[in-house]
Order: sequence, then structure tokens, then C-alpha cells
Amino acid sequence: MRYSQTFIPTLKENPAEAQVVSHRLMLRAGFIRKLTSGIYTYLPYGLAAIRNVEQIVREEMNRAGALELAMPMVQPADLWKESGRYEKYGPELLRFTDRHDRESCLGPTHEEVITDIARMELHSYRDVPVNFYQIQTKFRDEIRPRFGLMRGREFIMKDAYSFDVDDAGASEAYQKMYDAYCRIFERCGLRYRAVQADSGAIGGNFSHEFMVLADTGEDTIVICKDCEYAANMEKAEVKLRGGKADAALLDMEKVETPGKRKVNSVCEFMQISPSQLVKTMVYLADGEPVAVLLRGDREVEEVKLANLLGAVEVEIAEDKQVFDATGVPTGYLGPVGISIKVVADQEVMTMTNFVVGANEKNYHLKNVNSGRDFEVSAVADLRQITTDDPCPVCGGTLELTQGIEVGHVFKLGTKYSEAMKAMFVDADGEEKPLVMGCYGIGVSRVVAAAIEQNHDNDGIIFPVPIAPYKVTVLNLGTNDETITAAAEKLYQELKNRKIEVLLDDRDERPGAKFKDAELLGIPYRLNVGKSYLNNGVIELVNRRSGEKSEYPLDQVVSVIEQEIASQTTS
RNA sequence: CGGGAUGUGGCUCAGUCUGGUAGAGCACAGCGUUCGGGACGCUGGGGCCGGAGGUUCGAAUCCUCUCAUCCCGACCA
Repeated sequence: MRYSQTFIPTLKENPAEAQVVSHRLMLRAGFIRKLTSGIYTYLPYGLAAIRNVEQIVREEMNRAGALELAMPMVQPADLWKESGRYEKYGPELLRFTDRHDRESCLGPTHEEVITDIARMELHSYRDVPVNFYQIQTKFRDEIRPRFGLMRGREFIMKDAYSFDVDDAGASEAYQKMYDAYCRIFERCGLRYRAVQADSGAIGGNFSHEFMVLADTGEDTIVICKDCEYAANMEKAEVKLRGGKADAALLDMEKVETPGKRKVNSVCEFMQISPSQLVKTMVYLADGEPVAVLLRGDREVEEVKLANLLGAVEVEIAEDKQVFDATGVPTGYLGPVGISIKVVADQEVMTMTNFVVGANEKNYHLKNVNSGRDFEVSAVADLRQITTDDPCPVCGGTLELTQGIEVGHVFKLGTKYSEAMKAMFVDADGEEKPLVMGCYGIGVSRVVAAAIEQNHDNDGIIFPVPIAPYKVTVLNLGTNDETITAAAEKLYQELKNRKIEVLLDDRDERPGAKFKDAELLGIPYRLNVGKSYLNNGVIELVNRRSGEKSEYPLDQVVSVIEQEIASQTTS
């Protein structure tokens, strides 16, 4: 492609609306333009990157035996009522009525539609296993879209759905997708990690998220330095070290603690460490207040709490809600004599003679002991893991890192097939629900994640496989016949060899061309200018390493061809 | 939905406190000089200052309401 013939509107300055690097660079490099919050137009250069990712995804899905189809974006509400999600999904599901007053919605995901296909078309064990996928624009009316393509309301997603006769078959389908995902992210040239993910109500260890490692990631993941264990922090299991201390139980005592509400100020006042205090946090679990007990220096992992309580939604209660539920101002809450349900982090049960709030303003209790002074209705792992905790698998050392979720594989079981009656007849003549799995990749997010992970102060540094152009040829003397002829020759030669190339033939000064080439992140740059006139050589610049080398005109194309081949797998 | 911020030409912003009829740089068009790290000079086009109401002789500026965008939180691929 000639730069003069395409449309890549680059910006010199950072747009005020973009804070994160991928968003900023996508705007500056002419990838996208915003139409409204969370909704973007993909301009030619950005679309090319997206298409490259799509192509890799498509090839690997096909290789894994999945079948591509395309489902409608507009879906009837009735279907969603059948699965029960019309009520449960919340305002993220954009609903509307058509001219006939039929309730409809925009598909944020397609379990309902595919299950409808399955129940109409899959009747026998002979019809499965089968796995359908599509690459399509999804719409989710996010509460707060942000970070450009990273969390848009409209985004491109590959979603796949597998159908099997039993759990063993579903596990096989799951593993196939897991393997395909590894190939996909490897082929994209990304540093990523597959981590165990929370699987919510369905349970089991059959949910993995694929995380691109980048500091700006919204998720925290836990990785063991000593074994293969890796998990989303939401899921990472805290293993208790040591049992209950064998200390003598002292008599409980009430202490006046005027104005001391925060863990730190209570500890300072009472001359204890936060590990000797148990804090009482009130959460609303689907609206019901629950007190959560936790060592003073720990943090609640809300996902674990929600799972324990079987709640769809848990949120920390506001001060007023706490007072309404317990009659106690926040800061002085404790489990002794409290009126609401109490659950405890497992660690609390190993503590003795600790400090809690007295359920009375300006008082705390010391030498409190569970069992003797209060009871709890459930004990579980409820806190966030830390790097001080051992690996739950091997006991080794953990590290925390940030990741961007780009893929998710999930065993669904029979949740949808049962609700929507997608049944088949097994070899034994019995009617059974199909066993399902679902598998998503955020295609547009992959591009954003790739930029988050691969950039420098000058712009994007595309991994070769997803770069819209692998090479850019800079004509640094558009008024010079010799230079222009050489640049044109290189351009033709690269095109002949089917290498995607951008020829910068614009009437711009060299500096502007260098800057744009770096901003766009094209992996290899060929400078055709003074050094060609003077020494007959073409400069090859590697965008990532900055390394510069010189080759005669008739050799440089072969060098590039080899370089690209070494970084591409198919 | 709570907290914070911002809306002035295509972009980045000044002007708002202290009201007097709209500016700079970049971008764009023309001409000339330039041409290996986002050139320079001259000329030119482009803005009912987010919107509505109000105060005032007079509002980008003050007041009220509203809309939009961004950030933090909640929430969420």
C-alpha cells in the first residue's frame, strides 16, 4: 500500500480523552476514532490489525475442528426469558422494543441463540461432539466503558460453544480449546499466561482465563515461582499455615477507645499489631447484611465471599446501612452479640485473645476468643492472597502481576441445555441434556493488549504476526529520481513476495516519516535516502531493537523475508 | 449510581477568579524557501465559547438547570 493512497490520520499530540497507552497510541496512530462513549470506528490501519488477529483465531479454531457460523446480534427477549437471564443479566443487556412492540435485546453473548440451534438440530449422540464459533461484534452496555478498545461497549469477540454427550466429552472439548488458545496467543507474539479462574456457581476447576501480561492490566494474577500454578487473584486459594495457637484463653475485657475507628488507630492506641485484631466488615449480599470477620491486616476477596454466600452480588455496606442493620456505628463493630449473620475468614479461627469492636461507640473488647465469646455461621477462605502466602499447590513462593484478560474458557455443563431443553437421545435410548462449554476471545481487546505490552516512547512496536504491515519503505527523497526509483523497486519486490508493505511516498520531510513509522509500530523499516545515493545501500531498522544495518538493494528483501519468517508460525 | 474534573476552530490549550463583544501553537489552503529526526516566512479560510434559561446596558466569563466526555469507586469480557 502507498501511504498517499491509504488513510492513516496520525496525531502529533496526545488526545486529552485517552489516559492509557493503548488508547492514546490507537488514536494517535489512526487506528480508531470515537463515535460516542465506548463505541469506536475502526479505521483502515486498525482494522488491518484486527483482521490479522481474527485470521489467526480463525485458523486455530478451524484446526481444532470448530465450525464457523454467524449468529444474529438482535435477539428476542423470549429466548432470554427461557434461560432466566432476561431478569438476571441486568442493565448491561441493552433492551428495546421493535415496531411491533416485541421485546428484543442486543446480544452481549450467544449461549441462548446457540442453544436454540442445538435443540432444533442436535437430536442424537451421533450429532455430537460439535463446536460452533463466530467472530462478531458484541454489545454490552457497560456501566463505565473506558480505556478505548480495552473496555468498549461494542467490541469484537470470538465466541465458541461446544456440545457433548457427557462430562468426559466436555472435558475433551475444553482441553482442545485450551490448547487452541495457547497456540493463538503464541502465534500473536504475546507474553501471556493461562490462569485458573473463578467459575462461580458452576464450580470445579474448569475455567481458565488467558491473561496478557502488562502493568496496566485490570486483573491481578498470582503466579508460583516454583511450580506451574497460576490463578486469578479472585480464585487463588489461601492455604493456612499452622493451626490454632496453644495459648491460654484470657478473660474478655472491655476497653474504652474514644474516637478510634480505623484498624491502625485502634492498634496504635492499644499497643497491638493489626494481626492481633479482628475487623468486622458489613457486606450486603443481594441486599442482606452479613458481617465478615477478618484479621486486621487482611483484605476481603469479594468473589470468594459471594461464592460462600451463594449471592449474585455482594457489596460493602455504607455507614448508614451498617448502622441501620446493627445499631452500631462503623469502627466499633464486633462479632460478640452482633445481631446479623456472621461469617469468618478461616484465619480468624486460628487466632486467640484478639481485639474486636464492642458494638458500642468508643469501646473495643480485648482477649476475645471464637467459640467461647461468639459463634459464626460459616468459616471459609475469604481473603485476598498475598505474596507472604505459600503456593496452594507446592508451598512455593508466589508473585503477583497484572494481566489483561483476553480469553476465557469455561465448562458450562447443562445449565442452558436444561433450562432450554436442548436434549439428545443417547446410545442407550435415554434422553439427556447436552453438555456445553463456552470459549471467548476479545479480538479487539487482543489488539489493545498487544499495544499495552509492546510499545515505547515513540509509539507502537507490533509483534510481526499482527502488524498490519510488516515493512515500511521510506522514500526519503521524493524529488530525487534515483531514490524514488530504488524505493519503488523495493516496494514492488516486497509485494511480489507477498510481504505486506507500506511505501511512504508522501511529500513529507524525512523527520515526519521517521516519526510516523515509529508511531505506527511497523516491525521493519527500510530507509531509502542519502546512504543509497552516496553508498548504494539501504538501511534496515528494526523497530523493536532499534538496530540499524545496511544492505545492497538487491539483498535487503531476502534478509527481511527471512526475518519475518523467523517470527511467524502458521 | 456515589466522588472528582473538563467542555472555547479538526487537535492541544490560554482567556473565566476581576463581565466590555475570541486568542496561540499544531493541522488545513495558496505562494516561496527548505528537505536524514515531526522545517521556516508571508497570506488565507475556519468558532452562535456543549445546550437552555436567568442576571446585566453588555456574558466564554456571574447564577440556575441540563447534556456530554474523562478519571476514581462500585460494577464488569
